[in-house]
Amino acid sequence: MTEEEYLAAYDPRAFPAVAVTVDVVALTIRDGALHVLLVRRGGPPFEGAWALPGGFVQPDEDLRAAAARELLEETGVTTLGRFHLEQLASYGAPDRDPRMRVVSVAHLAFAPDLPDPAAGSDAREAAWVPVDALGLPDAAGSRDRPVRQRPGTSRRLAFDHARILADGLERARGKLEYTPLATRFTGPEFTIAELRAVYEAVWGDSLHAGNFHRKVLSVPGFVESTGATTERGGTRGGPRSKLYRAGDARLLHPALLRPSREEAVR
Amino acid sequence: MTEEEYLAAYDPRAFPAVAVTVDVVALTIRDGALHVLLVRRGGPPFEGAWALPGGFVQPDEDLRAAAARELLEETGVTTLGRFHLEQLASYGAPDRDPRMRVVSVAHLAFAPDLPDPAAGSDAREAAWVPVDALGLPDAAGSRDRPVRQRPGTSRRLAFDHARILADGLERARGKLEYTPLATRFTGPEFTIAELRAVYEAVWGDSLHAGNFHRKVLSVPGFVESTGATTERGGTRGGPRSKLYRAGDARLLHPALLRPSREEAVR
DNA sequence: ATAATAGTGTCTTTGAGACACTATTCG
DNA sequence: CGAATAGTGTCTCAAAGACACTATTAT
Repeated sequence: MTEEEYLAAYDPRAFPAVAVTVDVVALTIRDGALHVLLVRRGGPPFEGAWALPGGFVQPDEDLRAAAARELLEETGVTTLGRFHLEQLASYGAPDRDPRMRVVSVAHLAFAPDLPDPAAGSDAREAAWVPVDALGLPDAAGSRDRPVRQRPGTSRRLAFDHARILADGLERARGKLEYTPLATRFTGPEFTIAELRAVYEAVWGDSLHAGNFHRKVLSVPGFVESTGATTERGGTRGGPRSKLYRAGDARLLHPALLRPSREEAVR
Repeated sequence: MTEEEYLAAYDPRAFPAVAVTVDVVALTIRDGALHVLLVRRGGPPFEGAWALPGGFVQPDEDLRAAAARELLEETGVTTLGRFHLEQLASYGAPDRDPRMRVVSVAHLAFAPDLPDPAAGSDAREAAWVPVDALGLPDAAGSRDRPVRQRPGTSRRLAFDHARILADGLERARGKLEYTPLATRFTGPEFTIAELRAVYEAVWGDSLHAGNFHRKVLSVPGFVESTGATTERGGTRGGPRSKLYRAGDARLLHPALLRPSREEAVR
């Protein structure tokens, strides 16, 4: 690339047509299982397949704003509220979209448990789908639970969205280790057991309740007590739990490390 | 309409004109100090300012391939060899380039100590510049050392490259904690002291030589002995060091954590 | 000789995890 | 009552870091 070519940039049409989109890996926890927000494709390519919500970045629209717009549109929520939204990575293999060159800037979102998205005006069907039902390669969470496929659900995600989802899951697992973002999956007040359920759903591993409890309370700024307790004990018995809200820590120190990842080291 | 008909009828120009570029934060260690590869801009905007090497993604070119091409062009090296190259993040603020909408997919590279880049055929001046000389906000490495500004060097990087560089530095600091990538800054064989110098340059902190030594050898797969030793001791005395090469670990377990980041937690 | 460095030994403190145990609440 | 759960106590082991020390080499 010579300087002259670079200066020719004044003419936007001098460059190969590239479309820039955002895609969102939005995760939530339902009934103790990790779910991802998907939309059913209404036209080719990959007609009828599930895909991550996403779309073109509009002129004068920031990448994050575009991702937030897509996320809110498909969830039917009006503001980001307690959502967590961060950039994940960009995907630009030349053949990833058969129509044209598309570079997608993927984002990762954590959402509290939400009602099912209403079928929007854009006629796109959106749904929270259990991650385990998608049969991802290397999905750590799919070891224990049996994979239940929803009727009419093709397991193959459109485009390279299976890879994007896998990358998002891995990022999410890591983020829970050293940030307090697990609290973004819960309501504003939560019990330690609810927080533990978040970790177990995302990591796909069961954790020792007692040690987890002590560990969470020992990390400065992770959670702070509200002073209140739940109205009732658990559905199968047990004392009422104390309630907590997110503290002011942005990083967990020391971190909550996932159980033995020895096998992932080499 | 069949899939083929649909694709044939598809008009790529229906989308807003966006240019996609790659920029590279290439880091190396020279004389114990962290350096970044920069190019001097030869025309407006930001004429005469330093910028990260980068350029447009070519048709049918993968994002990583584009970043590798830019990296090799400006370093004057022919193959990636022992370079480390990973995607960093994408930057797409609507006004980040005054000419048009540009989304840049930034990459992060670690390089061993290389000769100065020859002024290439493209007449762009490229140089390894000490990171401390750039006066970045929140540059952890700039606390101890005095900032020496090179003659004729504007400290302000072009576009949003200061932010990209800052993000790259933070990523690099974190990567050294839990991956063996520090070895990518050295030659194929290195001493523990050389490895420690890498950590000290990137983290901008001095480490305890004895504890570092024991820690590195205790992490499985981080380094493996070559059996050889250096020909001479250090320039100011001391015994000869044993030589090591990179081991087969992809993650360090347990990790080498940076000294007390308590202040960064809230 | 002096100073600097490579590498090792040892002690203290922190934290992770296993296990046990009590108190509370639901069915 | 019996089972499940919240929360705490305690013990063991791994690891981080401070400090000390020896051996080796350059000047």
